[in-house]
Amino acid sequence: MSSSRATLIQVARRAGVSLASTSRALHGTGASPAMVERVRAAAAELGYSPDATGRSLRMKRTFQVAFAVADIGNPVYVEMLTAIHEVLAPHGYRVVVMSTGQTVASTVDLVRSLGSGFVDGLVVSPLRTDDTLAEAIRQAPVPVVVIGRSLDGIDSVSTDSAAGIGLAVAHLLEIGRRRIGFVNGPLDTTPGAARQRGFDAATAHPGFTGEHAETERADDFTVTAGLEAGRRLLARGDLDAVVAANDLLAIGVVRAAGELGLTVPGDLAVTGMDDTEIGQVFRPSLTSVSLGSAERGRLAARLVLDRVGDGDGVDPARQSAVGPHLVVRESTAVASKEKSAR
Amino acid sequence: MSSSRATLIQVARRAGVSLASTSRALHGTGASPAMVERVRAAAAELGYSPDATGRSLRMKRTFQVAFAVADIGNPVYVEMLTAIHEVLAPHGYRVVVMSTGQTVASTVDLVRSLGSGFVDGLVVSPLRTDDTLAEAIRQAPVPVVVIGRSLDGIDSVSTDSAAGIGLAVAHLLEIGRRRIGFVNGPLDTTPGAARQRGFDAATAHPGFTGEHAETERADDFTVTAGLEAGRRLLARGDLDAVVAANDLLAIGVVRAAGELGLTVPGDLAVTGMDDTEIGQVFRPSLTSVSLGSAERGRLAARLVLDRVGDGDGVDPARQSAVGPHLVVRESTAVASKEKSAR
DNA sequence: GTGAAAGCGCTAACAC
DNA sequence: GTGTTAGCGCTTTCAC
Repeated sequence: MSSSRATLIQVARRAGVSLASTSRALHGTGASPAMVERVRAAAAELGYSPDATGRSLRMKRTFQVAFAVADIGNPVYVEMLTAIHEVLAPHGYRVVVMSTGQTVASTVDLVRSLGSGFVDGLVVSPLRTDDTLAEAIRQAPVPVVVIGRSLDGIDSVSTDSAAGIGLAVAHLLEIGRRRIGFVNGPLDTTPGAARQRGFDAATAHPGFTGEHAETERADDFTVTAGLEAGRRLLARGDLDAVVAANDLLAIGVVRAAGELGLTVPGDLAVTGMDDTEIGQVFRPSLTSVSLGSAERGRLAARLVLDRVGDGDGVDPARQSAVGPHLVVRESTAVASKEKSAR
Repeated sequence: MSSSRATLIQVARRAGVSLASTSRALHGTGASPAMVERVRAAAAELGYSPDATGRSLRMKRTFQVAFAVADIGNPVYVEMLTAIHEVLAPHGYRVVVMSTGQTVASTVDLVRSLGSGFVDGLVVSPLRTDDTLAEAIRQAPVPVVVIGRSLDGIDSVSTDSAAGIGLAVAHLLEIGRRRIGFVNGPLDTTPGAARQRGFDAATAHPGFTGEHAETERADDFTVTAGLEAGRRLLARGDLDAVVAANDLLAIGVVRAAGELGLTVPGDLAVTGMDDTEIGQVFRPSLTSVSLGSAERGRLAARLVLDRVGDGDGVDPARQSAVGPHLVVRESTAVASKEKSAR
């Protein structure tokens, strides 16, 4: 650390011109070349760099955007954060990481805290949503973009994870599996509810050529919870495939299968969701439904960027969506039970 | 979004008291109970929330701390970020995520940009360091804590990854391995250089009971680079163990071994470093040297918190350290070549 | 094209 | 204990 920094007024004095001219010269707005030259020199000599706080107070813009999720350690959210940062940084925006907490109430608090004006906008991906949260977001003093679920009058980036589960079920039927289990996470979360709908729809559909379908619910979207739920599910019935609601649960299911001496994909085919790196690296590598985490992050960042720019409140809410797609890997490979060494 | 927010002056008018009293009442500093009551009511009616920018300008504190790394997607940095956030948030500090870029020059730019005063402090974990960066950090207008390498006159949290590699080598010798390879990342990075030193020291040490030791260098600390380096290393010689400079490289090495029909740990024992979740989930689960990523994040956050609090520049630089420790898992299990199903 | 001056919202002297 | 006032650093009218 060192002595306190130079201010604009000092640069002005040093250059022997007015404060206003100094500001203009530094911004290149309506100043003569001579003036610009003079001010630049003075600024350089003093090692001047503009104060973000003074600027923010005057302009009523912080050049900051918040990204809030329940668990920033989750690979899906990390991908979103990275993508958001990549979009915003080149536009001069900083990214502030915040936590929604686990409950709707804490998420509402987070949204209300935007009233303190420390960011120009928010990208949030709430695990749980209700009317109070939707209303809080509509009343928020800065633009908010929701990743996860489209809500009336709110900018959002959604994906169809129900259809994604449908993709997984269809794939399993296609490779000849008939007795399909589903390991879901908590039903009171947005993704949990959607994925359950997807599984129920896919297996109740007239086109469902399977013989059996049943669900087991894990306490959380983690490997450990998936292992436990997988044990319960596999103990109950004679299945030849399991759809898991995300990659971590899928890994848990593969483990549970291993405990029973079942091979994957030989005895049991397993699919995940989110197409995470951890699923790609896992052996057997996971067939997974990509929900385009990075892409959703990018889109959300662009939406919020449009709003914070200037013309805000004019355009109606925009609902954006990213389609799911299946990535087939070893965990549902149709080949023989003997996995080739590649 | 809605109408613009209430200011302190409006609360003051509403309560029929002065601006100063309003501020004091809201902060609970030297105001009568009656005053507090009155002001609170007025604030509530107006839905007042204090403006962070005005506050920051006046107090010369932003209540923000930056965390900067080259790649926020790296699991190690994610753990640090999570830990830092957990320490700072309860103290009312927000965390701003920034990028150091890949080069020393871009990191220096980042440090210089702190002159804009948008954060009260910085926690940075640079991949590469030199004197210009060290000097820039010493001159920085806000407290900086470095995670990774201790530098003169700079607060830092380091770990001894060289000793960590020593732990891995010792473990391999202990389980009877004698011909040991090392897959390192780029040597011009702080971790790459340290880990090479560690391997060279461990294998040159008089206590080294092995017969052979050789190094192959990967282009990057990733799975793909590890796969390629692993292929080169295994093609060259007859090894019974490989030490990898991090978990991702280790996964690449296990893959390369698989391609050659080598079993892990039967034919080849493999160790990683960083003790990441991905290494724990991988099959075979990775024996890994933990460098306490979360703990380093926590310590760094506490250091920066001490500095931003108040008394700054008084205390000398503090060098803090977290010791490495080995976590043994399947990839070096001594048992038979047949891996038990648990 | 340049300068003078107002004022963003807040806290902290300083008087009373 | 309360009120008055200055001023943090900046951008932007407004006059010239």
